[in-house]
Amino acid sequence: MTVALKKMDLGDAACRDVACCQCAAYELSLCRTTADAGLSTTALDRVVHTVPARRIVCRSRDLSEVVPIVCDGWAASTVTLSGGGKQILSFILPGDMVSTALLFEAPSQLVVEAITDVRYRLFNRVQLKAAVFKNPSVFETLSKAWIEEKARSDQLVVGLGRRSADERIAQLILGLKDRLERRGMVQGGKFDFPLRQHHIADAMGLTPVHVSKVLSEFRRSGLIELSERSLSILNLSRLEQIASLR
Amino acid sequence: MTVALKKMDLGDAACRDVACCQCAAYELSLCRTTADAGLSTTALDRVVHTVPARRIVCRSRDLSEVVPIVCDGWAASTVTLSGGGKQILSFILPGDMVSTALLFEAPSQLVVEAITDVRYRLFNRVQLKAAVFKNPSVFETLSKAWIEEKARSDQLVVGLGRRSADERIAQLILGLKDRLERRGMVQGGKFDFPLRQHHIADAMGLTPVHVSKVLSEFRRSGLIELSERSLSILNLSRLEQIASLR
DNA sequence: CGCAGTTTTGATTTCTGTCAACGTCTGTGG
DNA sequence: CCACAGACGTTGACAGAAATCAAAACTGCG
Repeated sequence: MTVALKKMDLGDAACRDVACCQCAAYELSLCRTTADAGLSTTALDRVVHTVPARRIVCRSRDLSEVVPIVCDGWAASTVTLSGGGKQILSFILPGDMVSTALLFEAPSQLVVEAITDVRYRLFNRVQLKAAVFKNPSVFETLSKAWIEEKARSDQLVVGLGRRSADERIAQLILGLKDRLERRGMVQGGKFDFPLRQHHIADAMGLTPVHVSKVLSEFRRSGLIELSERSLSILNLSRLEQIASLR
Repeated sequence: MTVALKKMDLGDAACRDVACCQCAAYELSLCRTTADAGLSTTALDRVVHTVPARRIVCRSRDLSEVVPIVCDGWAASTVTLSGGGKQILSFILPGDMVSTALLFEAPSQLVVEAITDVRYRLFNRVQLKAAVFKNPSVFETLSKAWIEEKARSDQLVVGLGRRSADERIAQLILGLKDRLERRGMVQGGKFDFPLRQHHIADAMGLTPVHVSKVLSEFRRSGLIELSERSLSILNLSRLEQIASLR
């Protein structure tokens, strides 16, 4: 159970609003800003949906009229190849929209999978889009999210194209730490880390077997401690060195 | 010299306008739409800049106030690693903006390199942004470009993460053919192909040596013909099969 | 011509994938 | 409470794809 959730143990209705606004505030602020724009009175976005870990949150075809934003939990947007291979395009943390591009068009081949139990809200796309176009602050917020999404995606490309397994995994860990830090979900280099090794593998273009070997090596050399779905960075500078070395 | 250029052998001023509007029309239409929005009277965007092949078009720090759009020629947006490695994030074809995200913020580490001689225009970012926000049709145009950019980027991630060298290269060829086709720059499966093997390598996360081997294999099996910077697809269905197989 | 940037080719190495076995943990149901 | 199944993680032997190293031929161009 994440830090964000603990803060939100209030009444039910309040909880939902706080959940939404608080998470969103970390990165996107879309809920709050849409609320300002008078949109949060719709039936759609008042409902918090839940999906248990390892199940599918939504597929591209569900996204023709609706945009999901995760309130709590981790998810991954994935593409599955005909041959059984899978690639994770991005991890979705609390407050994240699956992809800013969703505002305009449902992507062709995309499945969002829950990593932990996930709570999310659905927003009406047409309304959200209208709000973006009408309200400069929403527009600004959205474009920020877009830029960050783009930057992460570019970094992933560089990682997959030009970096070794060690470097990729070190970068992934540091990248997630960064994003969680901005949400206040890291304390003293330690944070919830619900990813299975196959998630890491699917995100970094590796096999679970090899991920296991790299993580073991990281542990053996005292870089990280990872157990019970919780990760501590023991030697930050060394890890950063590995992540960007070369 | 590209097909698009041939169409444009008119007077100088006319040429520039046609160049801009025509190229942009293929994918972005930004020139035309900004013209509609009364923006093309600025000093900035009347000038067509040129850069010879293999030289740098611009770096991220040049992009704080200005957004380049390529009128003619091929370029690549690249990231260079500390260790000398290089990754091409995308190829920029005539009519393309370097990246739609440029409208909002200059990326941190980015260099745009000319592959062929390149002609481009600079647009004032603030004005362009204002136009986007004010004019629904510009907005629509931009979001289309953004979605396509995102889709290509996602596909690249999948390719780098989960596909073999053959598959990647086949996909690259087909993807470029697609984009050129929409610009009317393909005739009977044949088109200008100014990429050096090291460009392919840097885009697909491979070494030039290995690219050479794969291309040789493609030629040997009668899939493509590639010489004098011109590529013919001889066996389209087979190539498509390789590109998406697995 | 000569030179710098390409492309090709072959030998060898390195990284990562594949296969397989085994151990752990968790939850489920008898 | 125990047996069991399924997901997950670890480890080792081996294979294969692509990188690296090196040398040589080709290309275009000043």
